[in-house]
Amino acid sequence: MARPSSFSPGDVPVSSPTERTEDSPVSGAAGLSTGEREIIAIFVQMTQALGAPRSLGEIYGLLFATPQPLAFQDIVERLEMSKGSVSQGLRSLRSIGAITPVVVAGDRREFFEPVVELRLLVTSFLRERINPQIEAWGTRAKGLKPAHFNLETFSATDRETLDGRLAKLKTWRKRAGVVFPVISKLLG
Amino acid sequence: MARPSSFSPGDVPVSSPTERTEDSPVSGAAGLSTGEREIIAIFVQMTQALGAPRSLGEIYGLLFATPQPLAFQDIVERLEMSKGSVSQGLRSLRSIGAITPVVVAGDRREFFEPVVELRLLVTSFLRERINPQIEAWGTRAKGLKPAHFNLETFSATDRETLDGRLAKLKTWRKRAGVVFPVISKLLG
DNA sequence: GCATCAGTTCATTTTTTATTGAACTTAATG
DNA sequence: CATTAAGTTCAATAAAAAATGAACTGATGC
Repeated sequence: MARPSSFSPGDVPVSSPTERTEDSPVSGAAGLSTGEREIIAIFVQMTQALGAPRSLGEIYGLLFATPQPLAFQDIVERLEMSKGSVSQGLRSLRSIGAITPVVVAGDRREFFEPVVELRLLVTSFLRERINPQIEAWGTRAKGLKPAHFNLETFSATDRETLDGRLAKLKTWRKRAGVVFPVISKLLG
Repeated sequence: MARPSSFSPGDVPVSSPTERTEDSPVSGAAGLSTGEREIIAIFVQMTQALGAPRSLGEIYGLLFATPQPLAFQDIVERLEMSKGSVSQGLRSLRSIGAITPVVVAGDRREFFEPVVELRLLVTSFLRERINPQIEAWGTRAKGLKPAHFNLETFSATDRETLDGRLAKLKTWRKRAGVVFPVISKLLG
């Protein structure tokens, strides 16, 4: 019943946190406390809002709600999620800098801790996810020439409007470069 | 062949911008110029990155690429998109403040123009889409109590870690309130 | 008051995206 | 070196989202 595999790294004993029930309904998933479930729900809501798969929110939420670092297998069991999803979820979270691997001496497995500093989270998210988009976008915008439009159908005013818009499109990228560092600083 | 319905409001004549081909391959969609297609592609890429449906990007892109305001039916025809999608797309774009309706005297239809000021775009996006999320999130976080966790399984250190994290979760919302106005200001 | 135009709604279908699970590394262990 | 444990990969499936289109609403004009 109690998971035999470790839940916390090293030598921490702990009576399996899986077997309490009185303060939590424990409906769908595994034996999560109400607190754990609520934290997970918060992060699921966030990832959904960001257009990311809910599994990311669940994994990050569980890590956030758990003071001890967790190993791959712990996550699979507590969230009752497939190994495949957990594997991919952990990779994504790592790639956006939302979690950090923790090495535990004498344990083969890899453990994970959430990054809980808002500044770090946001900064690496901007760098890893948003910036590449903006770069790609800037490149495309740079290639735009009025000649690519059917200018013969344009009035003089139309032409001015178009020029103005193309110019705007090209400056947007620079602005991002100004704003991002400030955001990071403000969250520090 | 040439769409009979108006393309631009009022009295603007213009030889139908639908019938040129020499400078654009014109593959899948309607008779869009390369410039139009490229601008649309840029905005589609952006909306996808934001997790929004591509139809939003297409509609906004077309409006952005067109100096004259466009009416519902114009959009349906030029993008070869269903009325349903255009209707819902326009509603979403309006709700996030990305387009503005333009009234044309003597024309029953509603015309639309893109909002091209980055500051306005971002500000209303933050206000309409992000802020509500953050509010909801703050409310949930406020309800979290250590009592909702299985404290009996926690060491003293675990307990401190948890307290710290819950505290952090609760402050995140306030930080957003600080950062958002600054972003707006910086983009002005 | 009947027909048409302008647009919305929403059930259905299509498309996309996420999740699963079984087969497969790779590394440690006896 | 065979065995097991830890984790990854990826084709197949399930689930979610978006697009379609037909039926509808509500003006306008005739």
